[in-house]
Amino acid sequence: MRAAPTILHLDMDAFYASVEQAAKPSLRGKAVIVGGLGPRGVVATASYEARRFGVHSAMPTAQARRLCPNGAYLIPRFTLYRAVSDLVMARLRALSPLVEPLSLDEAFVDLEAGGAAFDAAGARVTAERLRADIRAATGLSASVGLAGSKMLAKVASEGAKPDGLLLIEPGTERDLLAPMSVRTLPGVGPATGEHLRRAGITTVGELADAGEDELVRMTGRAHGVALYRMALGLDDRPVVAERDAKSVSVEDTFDVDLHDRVRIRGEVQRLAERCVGRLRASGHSGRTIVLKVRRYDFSTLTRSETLRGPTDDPAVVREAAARLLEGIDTTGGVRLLGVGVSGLADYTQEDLFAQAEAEAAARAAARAEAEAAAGGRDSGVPDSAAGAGAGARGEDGGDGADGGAGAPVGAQAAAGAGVADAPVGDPPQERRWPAGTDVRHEEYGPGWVQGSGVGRVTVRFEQPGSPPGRVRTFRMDDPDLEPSVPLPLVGERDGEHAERDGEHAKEGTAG
DNA sequence: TCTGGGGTCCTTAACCGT
DNA sequence: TCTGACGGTTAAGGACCC
Repeated sequence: MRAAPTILHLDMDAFYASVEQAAKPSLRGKAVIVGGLGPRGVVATASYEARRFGVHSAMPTAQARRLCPNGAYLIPRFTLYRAVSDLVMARLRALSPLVEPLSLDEAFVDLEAGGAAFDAAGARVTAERLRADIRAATGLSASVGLAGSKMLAKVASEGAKPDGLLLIEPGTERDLLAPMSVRTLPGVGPATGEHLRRAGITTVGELADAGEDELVRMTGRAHGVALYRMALGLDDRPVVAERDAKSVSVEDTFDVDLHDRVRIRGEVQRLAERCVGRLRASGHSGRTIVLKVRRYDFSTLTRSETLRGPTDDPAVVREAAARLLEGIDTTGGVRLLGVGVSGLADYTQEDLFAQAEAEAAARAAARAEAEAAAGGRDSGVPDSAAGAGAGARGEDGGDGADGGAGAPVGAQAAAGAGVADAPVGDPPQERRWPAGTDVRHEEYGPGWVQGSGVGRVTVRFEQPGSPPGRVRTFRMDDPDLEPSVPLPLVGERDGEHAERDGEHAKEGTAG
């Protein structure tokens, strides 16, 4: 019994970079790199033009700049990507109720469940129409894989890129997979790949020949079984529409390692606040607080603490995070800090009151107990620390705040600011203009920041529907220049029909 | 100028209770 | 009462994904 190829995997091509190219006409056909622009940034997405220089995602931005010095380097604008993603996902949901988003730019769709296709021919027609639809609604190209299972559909869309469609006919999958690298299988990353390679296994065919027992022995129970099944092309995981979040976390990598313990504590408090903000926004509370510390040498520690019940009280999370930090040695410096909450529960108002009370009571009890037991237990607490001469070298400026990814431009500003002991009396605020920021000029209209430095900011005046625009330079404090919100990729005029009803627009522009 | 940020899942070990 | 098997929970770390 073999399944019809009605599982669809959709993958938007070089998504973030393509959105930026659509939004900024002068970048079309050019190398565009979206990612962190700070000294420790990495590439999130590179346009196909940039990939030709060897630039790829997860590569340090500094290295990308060496390979592709003339590329356009932009910070990610998640609000815009999410808006575009919503348009795409809406198209998918019009095909079937069973849509499983994997990220902003990827999703599985069970076409059969939605009655959108029951066989290979139908699936092809539906998929081509979908691609045309997405292009009409967003101006972007998508690649689609069709197969009888999720795993194969994903392999197919990978093979279809860019801007293509690939259907794996039932019955051909084993032969198709056999010569492929083990790394093409989802779940086989650098570590497992290397592990297998040392055992002489580099292709999927060799994986299948190794046998289940051998793979389990090499990679562990769960992984081994899954690997063996995938190697045979077997995968019966269903497409699941809603999956609830299991954890919420925030983390920051600092441009310069943090040494000052006071500063570190302060950052942890900030992160805890941000984390709770997210937690609440998602309508959850959580029971386990996790602190993450990446040290100067990239070694990563996590410490966690499970409360008696779920909370979404910032004070509770802050205190837990602070306690966890006290158990960690940060001498040598810290490059990243993170705070997370897991063990999520649905948020309800009553719970919160009860929870806050219970928590307060528990803390009071714990304190009382500790006091009673005074002197006893742990001698290990290094509350000395002072010896390190923290005061000596005043943590030179440094600051992080590379304009935190999703935040609306400008909202940030205050964040880093600090000379170590800044007594919170804000310094005169300087506007920041990270590359890629949307702006509007009183006289010249909408544009985007191409670059800034030494008191100047360079803006290119163009927008999604326009021809490539002109560049002008202004003083950073030019009052006529202000940050603005992203404009829709497909303008009201030519896009509204595609936006409102799900009707497929005619132009294919099939390339 | 080495190596982001937000997740998921798995493994191992310790510990607790039955 | 001691011992062992076993399951559940917690904690820590790692691999992987986009």
